[in-house]
Formats: sequence, C-alpha cells, structure tokens
Amino acid sequence: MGGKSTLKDLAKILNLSVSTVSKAINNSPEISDVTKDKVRSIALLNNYSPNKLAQSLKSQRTKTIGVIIPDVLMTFFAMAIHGIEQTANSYGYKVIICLSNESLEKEAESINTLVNGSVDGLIMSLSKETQSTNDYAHFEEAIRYNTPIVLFDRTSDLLICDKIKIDDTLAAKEATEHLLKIGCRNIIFLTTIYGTSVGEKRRLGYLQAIENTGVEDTIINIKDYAQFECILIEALKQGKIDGIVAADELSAISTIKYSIKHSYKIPEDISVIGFTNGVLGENFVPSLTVVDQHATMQGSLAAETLIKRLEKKIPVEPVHKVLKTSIIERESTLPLFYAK
Amino acid sequence: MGGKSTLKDLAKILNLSVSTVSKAINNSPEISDVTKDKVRSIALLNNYSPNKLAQSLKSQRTKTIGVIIPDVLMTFFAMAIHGIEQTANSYGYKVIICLSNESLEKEAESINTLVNGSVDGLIMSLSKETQSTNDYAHFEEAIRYNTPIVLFDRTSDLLICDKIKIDDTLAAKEATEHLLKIGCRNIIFLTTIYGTSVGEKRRLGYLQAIENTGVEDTIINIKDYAQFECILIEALKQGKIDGIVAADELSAISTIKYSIKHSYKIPEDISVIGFTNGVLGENFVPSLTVVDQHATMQGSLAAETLIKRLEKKIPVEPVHKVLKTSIIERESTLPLFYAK
DNA sequence: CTGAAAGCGCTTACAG
DNA sequence: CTGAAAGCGCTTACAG
Repeated sequence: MGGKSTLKDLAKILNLSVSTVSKAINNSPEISDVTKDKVRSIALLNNYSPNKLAQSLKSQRTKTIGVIIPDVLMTFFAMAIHGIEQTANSYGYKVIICLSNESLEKEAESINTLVNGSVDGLIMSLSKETQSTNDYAHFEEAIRYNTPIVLFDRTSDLLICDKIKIDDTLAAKEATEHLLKIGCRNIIFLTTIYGTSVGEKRRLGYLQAIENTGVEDTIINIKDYAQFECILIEALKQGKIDGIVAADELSAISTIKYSIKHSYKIPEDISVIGFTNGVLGENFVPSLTVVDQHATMQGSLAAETLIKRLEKKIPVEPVHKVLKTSIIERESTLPLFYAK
Repeated sequence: MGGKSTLKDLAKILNLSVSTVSKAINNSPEISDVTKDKVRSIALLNNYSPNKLAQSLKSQRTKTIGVIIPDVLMTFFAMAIHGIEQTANSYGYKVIICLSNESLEKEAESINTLVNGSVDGLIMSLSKETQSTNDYAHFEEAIRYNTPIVLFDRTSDLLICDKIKIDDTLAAKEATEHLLKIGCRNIIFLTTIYGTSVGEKRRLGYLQAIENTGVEDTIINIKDYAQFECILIEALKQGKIDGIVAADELSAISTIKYSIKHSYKIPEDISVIGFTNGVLGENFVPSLTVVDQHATMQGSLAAETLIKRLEKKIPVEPVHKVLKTSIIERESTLPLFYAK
C-alpha cells in the first residue's frame, strides 16, 4: 500500500528483526514454521517483493545478460534476439539490448556501460567496423571485469571466449555447389556485407566450390544500395550469368527484384540463392532459396552457453559450437530434376 | 588490475577516506584541486568506474527503461525498438527488452520482474491477449511501484498513462479513401490482427470510409496463416474485388502473393494497400503501397516522453500524442491518373 | 529459533 | 578542505 514495502517495513509490522524476516521469506530452515507463516501472510498483504538491485549488490549477480548486436532491423538479428530472450527467460534471466549500429565506438560504449554492474555476461555479434578494423581494444574493459562473453555469428579468432556460429565457408560452398548441381555454369558471388567475418568467409566458400570446375569467379561487392540495380545489371550484361550466390537476405531479394525488372527470368534464366531464413525470402515471389543459419537456434545456444558459463556448469575451455546449416529449396533456384 | 576496483580500494591506496574519494571523483566543490588531481590519476590508473548497481540502490534510479512488446519479428516493433534505443541512449538511458509473445501472462511476468528495482519506467505495446480480454489487473504492480508507463501503438483507454499512437481509424479511413479515389468499387478489409485495438480501429475506419459510397462492406478475418490462401481466394471468387485494405504488412504481402498466384493482376485487377513501412513491402514486387505509421518515430517519442516524465520535465497530465500517418504510394495500387 | 552486526559499493548530510 | 557516520535494501556468518 502506497509504494514498495521493504524488509524493514515488514519487520516493524511483525515486531521481528530484519534478519528473521529475510530468512523466513527465503524459507530458511533456521526459522520456525509459525514465524514463516506469519511473515508470509504479512508479506503477501503488503505485496512485498524483494528489491532486485539490493539483492544484486549483495550477491554480485544481476541475473541479467547484455546483448550487443549491430542492428535489430536485420531479420537474422531479430530472430537471434528472439532465441536469446526465450532461453534467457526460461533460466530466469533478463535481457538488456544494445545496438551498435555497426559502429565500433557504440559497441565500445555499450560494453562499458553494461559491464559495470548491470549484467553478468555479454552476448555479442560484432559490428562491421570492429571486424574490418580488427580492433579489439574495447574488449579490455569486459576482460578486466571478468565478464564472460559469448560471440555468435560474427565472431573473431582474436577473441578468446565462447563462440556459436555456422561454418560460413562451408555454407557458401554448399550453396554454390547447389547451383552447380542444378546446372549453373556462370555463377557470381554478390555481397553487401563486405568487411564482416561472415561476408569474407562466404566469399571464400564460393571460391572453393568453383575451384577446378571451370567456372570463372566473379565477385560483386556493393557498398551502397542506391547503386545496387546499376551494378547488378551491368554485371549481368557482361556474361550470361545463370547463378547468383548472395551473401545475405536483402541482397538476394534485391537481386531477384532487379533481375526481373530487367526481364531476366528467375529461376529459368538465373538461379538465386541467399542467406538467412526470414519472412522476406519466404514471402517473396518467387520465394527465395536460402541457406538457413538457424538464427533463433544460434541465439538460444548463445544464451544457454553464457548462462552455463556464469553458473560454472561447463568446463573452462571455451565452447566453440559450429551449427550445421541447411539449404531450404524454394522457387528462386531451378529444381534438381530440371538440371540441364 | 585484476578485477574491478572500488572507492575503498582507491581510498586505501591514496590514504584518504572513501567519502573524500567519492567527492573528488564526482568533482565536488568541497574538495581541493590537488586532491582531485591525485584521486583522478589513481582512479584512471586503476581503471576505476563506479558500480552502477550501488549507485542505483543509493539514488533509487537505474537510468534503465523496460520495453515490453509482443514480438521482435514484426517489422513494426523492430523499428520501434530501434527508435526507443536510439533516443534512450542519447539521454544516457539503457534499455531492457522483454517479449510478451502476445501473451498476457508473459506480459504480467515481465512487468513484475522489471518493476522491482530493475527499471525506472516502462514502454509497452499491449499483447493481443491483453487487448482482447481487456484484463489489466497485472498493471497493478507497476502502479503500486509508481513506475511510469508509456503505451505506444497498441494502447488502451482503460489505462491512465502517457500514450503515443496513430489515429488508426483515420489512417484506415484514408487508406480506404485512397482506393476509392483510384476507382475501386469493391473493397474488402482483411485482417490477421483481429482482437487488437489497432485491428479493430482500422476496421472501423474502413467502414467509415465506405459509408454512403455504395460500396458493400466485407471483412475477412484470418486467424491462421495456413488458411490464408484458401480464405482469400474464396473471397475473391465471390465478387469482382478491385481493392483490398490489409491491416498489417505481412497480410498485405500475402494477399498480393496469393492473388498473383491465382492469376489476378496487381494492381490492374486489384489494388492492395497495407500498414507499416517496412523492408518487406518496400522490396516486394510489386512494391507495397502502405500507411506509414512512423514506427521509429513512435518508439523515439515514447522514449522521450518516458524520460521527461521520469525527470519531471513535463506536466502531470498524461501525454496523448497522436501521430499523423501518411500514405506511401507504390506499385500495388493503381496510380491516381489511371483512375477509371 | 531469533537477532545484532557486518558488508555489498556507493552518496551525502553533518562535524570538525 | 577532509572524514566519520548513516543509509539505500538486502543476505549471512556468528552469537545467544
């Protein structure tokens, strides 16, 4: 009644000491059942609930995990958040979210504000800038505070910590091989996420796949969506492209969109495969064949790993989990039995 | 060096009292410049940064705001988060995110865990279940704790607090009128968010728009996406539908997708208008004409309002801000000059 | 079985 | 200008 009640308030009402009340509420075996009952009913009556801040200060644990990701608007990260949140909650943990907006500085700020008492641990996917400059000085703070970090998706070999990811090289290799299998012979790799670890590895996988197949390698790197159409169409004019591996969801969709606009038929003329199993690709016409990176699962595993680490339920060596990706065949690629 | 340093640590090193060190660090005028300098250099050397938990316990302010939304995967909410996060950060606030998953129970849990010390205030958009059962008992806890709440988008008249929203009725009316203007005469309203305040209001706006125009009202309410195609096509067969107002982004896209699949031409046969200006509608072919609800702006305003409320920079009467929506004309509706 | 005391890390009114 | 003391709300080792 009228604001939050504290242990002190209850103690006064009950004519007991704060310690006794505390123990009663925490069901300590030290306390008699009679007292426990009395305390509990008064606690209920006064809607008592312990102050989390005070508990955290005492226990040095917040039961909160910090999540720092580049962007909520990318389907992949929205799905990952979903997984993190669900799993964290099931273990009784809350989630604080910070967005780096692909900026190293904001990533650093986020680490610094979270690390000092606000969270027990961190789940991160690195910003573009961090990955391209390879500058990890801003992680020092987290290390000094002994705050465990779990990296997912966009990870780095220079950071020693738990990691959840997919084998991007292998995934892109398989995606490219899928195009080869259905008969594509002029396959290009298109990326708008150049500079990220995953973009780089996917490029590598593409190159590995076409090695010794006689397919020539063409990498298209688009920095600005404003020039997407122009660059893509120019490339399509060069050779008779029949397959495109796009490094993320939106660029795959854009590829299809502009190709169709310029009278290329998808998948008859060009088969397109993308990354991330999101609503965008699922609902597009033609629907997008994608490499499923199991975003929700990555998030969920990251949360589980972090929590087990915090609760010391896993061995000290860093966890390095690599999820198997799978290809979801949809309409943007020729079906296998069509194979020329 | 080796873990976090506290005021006590610094005091010991400096041979000063904890109080003096605290004041020096907070640049209190009570302290001499010489001492301040000494304290600061030692603080820097030991990477001292104050423990947020302890500060919060003392000041009874966490500088954190809790956000409870139904779903991150809906573009609208992802955009809103983006706005909230950005604005909150610019004011030096952190953001804790909880997802209700459209469930009243989870919404209640989130309120309860956040309200007790973890956050200074709450930004919420109500879950479907909360809105359809009209049960607000779980808000009691927030009220008792005197935690200010700002509601956005999915609000309720039964809750007295700050609110940021759009005029959904008017927006749907304008959307429908847009279809009328381009010549549509058989317009249906399609919704998958029946039971939410916004869904209901949009339905009303549609009805208002067609009143006295001779257009017959047809409401299609789809509960399960598995039946979307079937229900939609059945409806299209009934009459010669030439316009569809869809209550959200995904249902608009699905409408277009299945219509095209069944050989209807968009927009030549049917013009489709949806809600939310997201990547999905923007990149679809044909691109989607939408009512822009200014999701990011709603989030940003919600954050600003909450923070001003917390810092007592606005009058006590609840803020009720209604954003003007705008229609973004794209390819899924006939252009105006085509009007029959 | 109950309570007084110390302490988590900080701030601030009060003395000196 | 500096410091001792109290307190934010809790927990827990120690006495009784």
